[in-house]
Amino acid sequence: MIISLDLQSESPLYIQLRNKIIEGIASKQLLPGEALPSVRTMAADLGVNMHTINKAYQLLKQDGFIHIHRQKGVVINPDSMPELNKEYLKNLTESLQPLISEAICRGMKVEEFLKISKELYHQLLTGGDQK
Amino acid sequence: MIISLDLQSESPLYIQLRNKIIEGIASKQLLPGEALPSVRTMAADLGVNMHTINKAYQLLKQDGFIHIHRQKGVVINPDSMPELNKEYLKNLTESLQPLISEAICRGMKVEEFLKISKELYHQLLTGGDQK
DNA sequence: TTATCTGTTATATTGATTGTATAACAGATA
DNA sequence: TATCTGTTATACAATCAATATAACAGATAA
Repeated sequence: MIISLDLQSESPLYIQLRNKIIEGIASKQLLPGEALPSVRTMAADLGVNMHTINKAYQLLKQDGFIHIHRQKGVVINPDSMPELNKEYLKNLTESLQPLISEAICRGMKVEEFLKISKELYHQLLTGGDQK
Repeated sequence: MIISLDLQSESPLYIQLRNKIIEGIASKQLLPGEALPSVRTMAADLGVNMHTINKAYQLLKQDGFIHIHRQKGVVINPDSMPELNKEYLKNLTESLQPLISEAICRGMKVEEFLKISKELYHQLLTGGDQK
């Protein structure tokens, strides 16, 4: 899976990386049990510092998306994915709230918002069908 | 309209304020032409610095949500709201992408995601019907 | 006229976040 | 033994978030 970071983006590099990997899992470009590059390799590939990669990996580990073995390396969680628990749902709602509020202000109808979300959902599921 | 900020939140105060005002417009708690407190008054009300308020107002002005007259003060844009233009739609998509990706990973079906969005949309429209 | 209100601008300071740069460590493996 | 893992510790620079004062121009109300 090819990953690139946007150095011009306002969102931090380690957040971008976290999201790209989650996106990879969602689209099955990254499969359960699949190995990820070591922090040093990934850092070299992306042209950023090792600690930036480590920060992203720690976030993913904390939520249960990946497993980290001190010697074996990093793999996509082979057994399960994090749950749809209350904390996550609260977080999701709080993230959606400002997006939907602004959409309403700009005159977007609920059907239009749902259409965009639905299309995005299916698009992410297949991920453009790249390897 | 009552506004409160969360000092513990990871999102900046001026972003929180921006979002609260947009939420107020969406729910019609803030109406076109309605005046907002001056930067100093709002700062005193919320217990934060004047410049924090000013930063939020500048963002809102830049997008066209409010008008600022150097002497008259700040009012909700009486004539129109910002459009559903390409730039905004691109921005919306980029914001939704990581949320939907994570939802997919956690096993949320598209129907469930759309249901949450739809309910949130209508909930924000009425805003709990407070003044 | 004077005092007070508006947004605006400038400057300085503090603290946290982001990202980089090195270095070292323990354990497994080739 | 050399090399690879993740981990940890420091240090540093740049940026961001937020505060603290202060001053200004213009409008308005006393």
